[in-house]
Amino acid sequence: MEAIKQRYSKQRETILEVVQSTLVHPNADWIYKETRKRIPNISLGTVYRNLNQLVETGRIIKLKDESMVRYDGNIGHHDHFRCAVCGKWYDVEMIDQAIIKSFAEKHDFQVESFHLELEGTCKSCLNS
Amino acid sequence: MEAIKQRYSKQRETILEVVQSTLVHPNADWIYKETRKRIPNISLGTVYRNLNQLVETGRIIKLKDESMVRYDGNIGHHDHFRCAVCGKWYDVEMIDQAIIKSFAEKHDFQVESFHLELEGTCKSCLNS
DNA sequence: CAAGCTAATAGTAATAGTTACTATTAACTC
DNA sequence: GAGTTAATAGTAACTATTACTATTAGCTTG
Repeated sequence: MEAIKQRYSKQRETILEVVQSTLVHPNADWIYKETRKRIPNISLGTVYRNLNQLVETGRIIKLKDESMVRYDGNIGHHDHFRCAVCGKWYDVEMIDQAIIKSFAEKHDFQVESFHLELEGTCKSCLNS
Repeated sequence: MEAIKQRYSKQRETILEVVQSTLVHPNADWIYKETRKRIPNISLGTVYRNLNQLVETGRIIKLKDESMVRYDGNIGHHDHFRCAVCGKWYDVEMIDQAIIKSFAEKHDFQVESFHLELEGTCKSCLNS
């Protein structure tokens, strides 16, 4: 069980920058298209491979959308709200560690991570 | 915007019974195999179509696992704990309506549903 | 700082879960 | 019972993701 050697790669750093530069919670294809603006011949496989690595090393977060995976460059803890009308994902704050702690004590489960997802209608869709 | 006419079908009722009869939070393939024990020539497409309809009419719940969709026949509100070791999903109780209400008031979002997913190690995997 | 090792890449093929299509069957209406 | 059309079985197609392979390029070490 030794640490995986990880070399620097322009592709990986660019992908990370792309994910960190947006609030849209993009999927792999969006990230691919965006990264291609900077590295025109980057391969889609490279994008997927690096996104997985970035998740494994904790530099980005993985979200499950309807039929695909989305990514979030905001790795501080937060929850998500998905607007069912416009499909946008919002970062929100809601659950704190205290709630989780009391849960872990009640059950005999060891909680490593948790994710709250809310769905409904966002402010701007309510006003239109 | 009129209600969709929905005819009775043995296939759909059997699929519903299968989902309601288990706690394993099965995916489409499991449900297909299980339903085939009762209707040997049922088609996989029929299973998918009916699962989607059952979700739309609120008779079952849809969960997003790593790479596929899982279903839950328990439609009362509850949260989910996924064991990262054995992959099992557990129904748990944690969030109540009060937490959500205070959230909806803080932001100007209208919350229609929410889902808390915890991940970690379950009791039986901790003891082995 | 050049040689060697191998992680990472581009490009492509393959896979898995799911949806779409089509001719046929079977619930419901009158 | 005849007509209408939702639902079906079987199959093809689609989409997101992963696997494969020859080549490229970081990093290490002498």
